[in-house]
Amino acid sequence: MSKAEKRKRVCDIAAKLFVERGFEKTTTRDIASATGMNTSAIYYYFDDKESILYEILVRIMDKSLRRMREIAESDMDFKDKLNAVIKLHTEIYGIDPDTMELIVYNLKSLDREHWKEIRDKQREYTKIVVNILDEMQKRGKIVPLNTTTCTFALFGMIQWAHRWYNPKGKITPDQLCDIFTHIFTKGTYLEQDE
Amino acid sequence: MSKAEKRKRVCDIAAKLFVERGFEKTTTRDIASATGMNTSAIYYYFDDKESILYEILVRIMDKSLRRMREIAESDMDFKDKLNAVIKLHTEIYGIDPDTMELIVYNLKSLDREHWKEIRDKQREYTKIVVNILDEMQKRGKIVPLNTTTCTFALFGMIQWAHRWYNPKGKITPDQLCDIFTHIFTKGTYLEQDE
Amino acid sequence: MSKAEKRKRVCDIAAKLFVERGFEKTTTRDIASATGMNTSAIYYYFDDKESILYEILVRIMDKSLRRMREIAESDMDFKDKLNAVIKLHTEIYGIDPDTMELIVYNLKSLDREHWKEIRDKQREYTKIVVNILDEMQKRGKIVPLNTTTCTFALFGMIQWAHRWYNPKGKITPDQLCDIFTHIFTKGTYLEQDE
Amino acid sequence: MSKAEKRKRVCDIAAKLFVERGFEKTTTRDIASATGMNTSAIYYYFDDKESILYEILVRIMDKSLRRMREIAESDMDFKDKLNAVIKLHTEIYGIDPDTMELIVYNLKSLDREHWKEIRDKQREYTKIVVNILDEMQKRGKIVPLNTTTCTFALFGMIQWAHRWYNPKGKITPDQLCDIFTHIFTKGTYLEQDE
DNA sequence: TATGAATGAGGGTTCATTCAT
DNA sequence: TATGAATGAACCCTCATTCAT
Repeated sequence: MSKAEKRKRVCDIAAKLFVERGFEKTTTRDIASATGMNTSAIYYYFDDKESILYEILVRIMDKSLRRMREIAESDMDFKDKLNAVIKLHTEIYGIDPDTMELIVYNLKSLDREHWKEIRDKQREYTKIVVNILDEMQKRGKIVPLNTTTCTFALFGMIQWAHRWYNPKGKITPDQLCDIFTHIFTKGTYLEQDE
Repeated sequence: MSKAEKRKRVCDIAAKLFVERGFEKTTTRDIASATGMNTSAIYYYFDDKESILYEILVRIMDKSLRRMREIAESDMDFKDKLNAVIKLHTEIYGIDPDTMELIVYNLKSLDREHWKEIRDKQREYTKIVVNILDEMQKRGKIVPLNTTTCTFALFGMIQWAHRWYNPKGKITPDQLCDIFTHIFTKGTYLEQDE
Repeated sequence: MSKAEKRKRVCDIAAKLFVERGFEKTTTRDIASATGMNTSAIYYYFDDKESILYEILVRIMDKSLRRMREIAESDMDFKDKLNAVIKLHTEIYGIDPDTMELIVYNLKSLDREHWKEIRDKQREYTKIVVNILDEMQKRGKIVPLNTTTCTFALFGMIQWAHRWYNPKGKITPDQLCDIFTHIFTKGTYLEQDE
Repeated sequence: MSKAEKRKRVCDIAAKLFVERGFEKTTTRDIASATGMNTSAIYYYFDDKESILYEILVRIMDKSLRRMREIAESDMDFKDKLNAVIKLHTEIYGIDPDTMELIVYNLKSLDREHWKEIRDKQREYTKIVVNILDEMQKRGKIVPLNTTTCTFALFGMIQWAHRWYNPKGKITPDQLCDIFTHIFTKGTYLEQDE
């Protein structure tokens, strides 16, 4: 197994532990024993415990960003782009509880520099969505509300699912996505005339 | 200062620290020195560090529940109740970052029993909103989407603000509340006819 | 309740706790709460925790000594005195496990000075028995073995009962005493002729 | 030095401290500094402080049991076996004060499970002697007293020596053993005819 | 006579990390 | 590339004791 593969493996296993217990309560021994490695071996692959978390978060953000950029750069029309954005965010941050746990609850355990890097990636991720809403607003497709606020409202609505949504329950992931789309685009009121 | 007042004071100061660093990274010495007490004096007022967190969370949930119950039991019509719910949740969990940090990020640091107690209060809080939406649905006021999902969507949308919203920025708390209300009730799309 | 009575009461209750958990593991709070007193109130009656133990041990030794002196000063013949000694030691140190626990297992928790006082009382207690054996030896009643050794052998034999003897078992206290007497005086062998 | 040897060394040094001050008053820092180790290094070799005590007591009991079994399984006649028992117990528990201190005064500091294990070994040790006395009794060699009581009487008589006997005094270990043997088998009285 | 409040010293233990091999 | 051994700093918590009232 190459060094890169081994790092990946450690990250995957550590991620599980961080989700279960949180970064602070997960010890390097925990990680080592879960990977079957010697505790010191961890330090051959990583500088320290924090850098494992950092690598996990970089992977998450890089993947999120890549897929978000794909949407932005596609030739879909804006409505489809927005639908795709909702679908993507639901898939990555709403349905999979681990990803959200990792990126949200452990962020403050990062070193200053690492924290900034991740934050910048998150900002870029957000900006792409804001831009889409801006374009739609310019075209008169959506209400003239502050688009950054709308974007965060959308993200919040979706990603909170990681705490309550059960993929094996009566609402399928697709239905969940539809509900979010409905609420965000059309709201819940029936009588719009009032 | 009475014993109860002293406990309250310790809770307030500890809460600030828990928000800044998280429960796990806050030491009893931190709390003691921030309150100007001797470390062991903390143990005169509390059983252990966890019970400080517990008391903080109980206060938060009791206050949230009390205010939510007031709304439910008021003689407002349902639309006003929903507006009041959004206003309340925005005020407690959206605008004040500390409250949300405390209740969401530190929950798993509670003892099993304490955790259950807090979770039950959260469930009751949620149920009140679900009930309001159920009534509205029964009266044909809102779309026939799963009301529990709608409630969590609403909560998520609002409370995520604790991570991005700056009360001193260009959007006032009232405007923020209005935006959430608009999105949740009417959505962001302009052309509903399409 | 007079101060002396209160002290006595604290001693009695503390003694129970010292037996159960040992002096070191018994806290002043334990003692206070078992007596229904405030922890600081203990310090009105005693200088410190150690002085409670000291008072308990003084009471034990004074009672032991008084009764041992009564035997020595009585007008019984020596065989009867020896029998009385065995009976007394069995009663105080063999059958009642608490007394032995207190005096043997906690002795090293005493302050230097207190320890010496108690040790001196124990020496006097022992000396009385050695004297009786010396007299018997002089009169040709017992074998010419070192009488101090015999005394300690007797004490050890008897007092070890505190760890294994159950007064509610099939051997009555009187029978226990008889067995000790038999072994110490006549031994266990049947064929003395060999 | 191997890990096993290091453990042994820590046990030996800790044993001395436990004898001097008792288990409760001996700190892990005491043990560390007496061994020249860092306090946390102790925890590389042992789970906790209690497990050091446990290992010490296991060593004592295993050695005692092994030697006692050798006697039981030898082809000596019963009188010689009894003599050997007295000699063994005197050597291990009478003359060496440390062994007795450790096994008797610190037993209640063990965890429940560990305590049971040690107690079981002690019971087996005792049972071997009881069996020997039973056999002798069956053969009409000793008086028809309860053999368990006789065994404990013998043990108590011998092991109490750890508190008063000085091997450098005027009574040699061999003489001590002879006195115990004499008392236990023939008693101290000269006129058996009375 | 009694207590509520507080404290200082220390206790067992943990843990990220290092380093010689 | 990997590990056994070790460490230093800290952590949570306890406890005998004090003291103003």
